[in-house]
Amino acid sequence: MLAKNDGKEFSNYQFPFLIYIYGVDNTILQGYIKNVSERIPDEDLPLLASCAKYIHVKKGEALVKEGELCRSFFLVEKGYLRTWFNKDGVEINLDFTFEGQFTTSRKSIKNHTPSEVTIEAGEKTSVWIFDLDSINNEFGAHPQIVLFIRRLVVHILMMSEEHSDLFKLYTPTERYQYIEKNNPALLQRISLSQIASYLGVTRETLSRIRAKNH
Amino acid sequence: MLAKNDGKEFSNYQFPFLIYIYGVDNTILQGYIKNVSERIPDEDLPLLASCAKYIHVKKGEALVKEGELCRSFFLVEKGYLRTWFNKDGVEINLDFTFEGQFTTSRKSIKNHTPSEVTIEAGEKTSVWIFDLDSINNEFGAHPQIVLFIRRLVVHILMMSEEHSDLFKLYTPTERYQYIEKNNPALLQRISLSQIASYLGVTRETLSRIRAKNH
DNA sequence: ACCAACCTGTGACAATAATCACAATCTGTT
DNA sequence: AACAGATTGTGATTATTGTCACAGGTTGGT
Repeated sequence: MLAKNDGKEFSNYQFPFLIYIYGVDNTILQGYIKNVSERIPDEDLPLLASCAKYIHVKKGEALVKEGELCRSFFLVEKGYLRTWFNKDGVEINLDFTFEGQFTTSRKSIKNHTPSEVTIEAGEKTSVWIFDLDSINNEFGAHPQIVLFIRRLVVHILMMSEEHSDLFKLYTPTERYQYIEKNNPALLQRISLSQIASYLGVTRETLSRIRAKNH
Repeated sequence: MLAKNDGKEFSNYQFPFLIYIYGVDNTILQGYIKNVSERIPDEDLPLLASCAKYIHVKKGEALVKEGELCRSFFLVEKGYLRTWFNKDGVEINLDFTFEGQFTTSRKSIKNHTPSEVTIEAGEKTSVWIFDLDSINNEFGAHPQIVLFIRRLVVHILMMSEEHSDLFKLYTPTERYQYIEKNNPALLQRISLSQIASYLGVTRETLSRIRAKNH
């Protein structure tokens, strides 16, 4: 049975490290859902919010592991998630997901293939999980939910394009300046070493870029 | 009025260089549409195919220009389309779209903003155009079409992710080898100079990568 | 066949980034 | 306050890529 987020039911969700929160403020969640698309009618928001399960994840614990199938979308309520790829034993950061943002293992969820990436908590993190299988079981008949999931996929893919363009069009220094301007919170919350691979440079190079930028 | 592709009607589509073809073989088009998603029912294919207008584009002519709004999806029947970004006066190739593949200006069509990219024919090219405004006017009531367009957006975005990953994870040499293995047709049909910016290197560097690879 | 325009290969050199090594600084705990 | 462990800054050196210049080859049109 799926938690209804009304404080009256438990979830039997499989992760071993879940901590269930009662009476969480749902209006914030509904606002985050609304951000996915202006075109979601306000009257659908309570139903969509009820699809999500709220969990706590400790720093370093994974929501998706490399090689495992991913069937969920994750919405960060507090803290942040770090998505990384294992290249020859080295972790390459592909994404940081902060409060109010959605993420998932895009290829895994689309193609039903093992995830190539790991998604883990970068600090103590609270997450809303939209699990496709649970939703299908419980809410399969609701067209609003099916439509929301489609919009969510497009939303997440468009967001990730933004970061991709950085690599195709800009030099490492220009990438840093772009983040400085458009996502300064990232620079404040993530360590230089972690940001380096996210920008496609070594930590030494990023340190020097930062030094030249005053 | 929209051409019905049955050879009985003309389109008044606005591009000045259109050549209308009558009695084009629709089964190939339907096959391309089916490639977007296995889940499209076969009985919907004739309707979806009827949304498309068939045009010819001469080499170098643009279907989407930087600064213009893009409201269409393009499916290449023959030839290829080249999508490029103007960086400080230099053309950076972002995408090559070959027979059976779809493309569009993703950000423009999603956000209703001027296109940042230009999409033009790399050689004499035949294209099926799915124009959103025409489709809305003529077929707005058909839920199969609305669903197809959503699937098409996801399909195109997922394809473009493939190319983005090249930049985030691999060196220029590794990118070349990836293309060699996974898209050898591209290397045969596109000139070295054009491929260079697509791989994020200068033409001299790509020439040397190719030389070392035998 | 000829020519002009374009494309490709390659050398010399400059600029940029990676690698290695280590010092300095920061952080959290006791 | 003192310490250990992690993070960051920086110099020296190497490797990679870009820039500039030009030679040779290819292509398409008359």
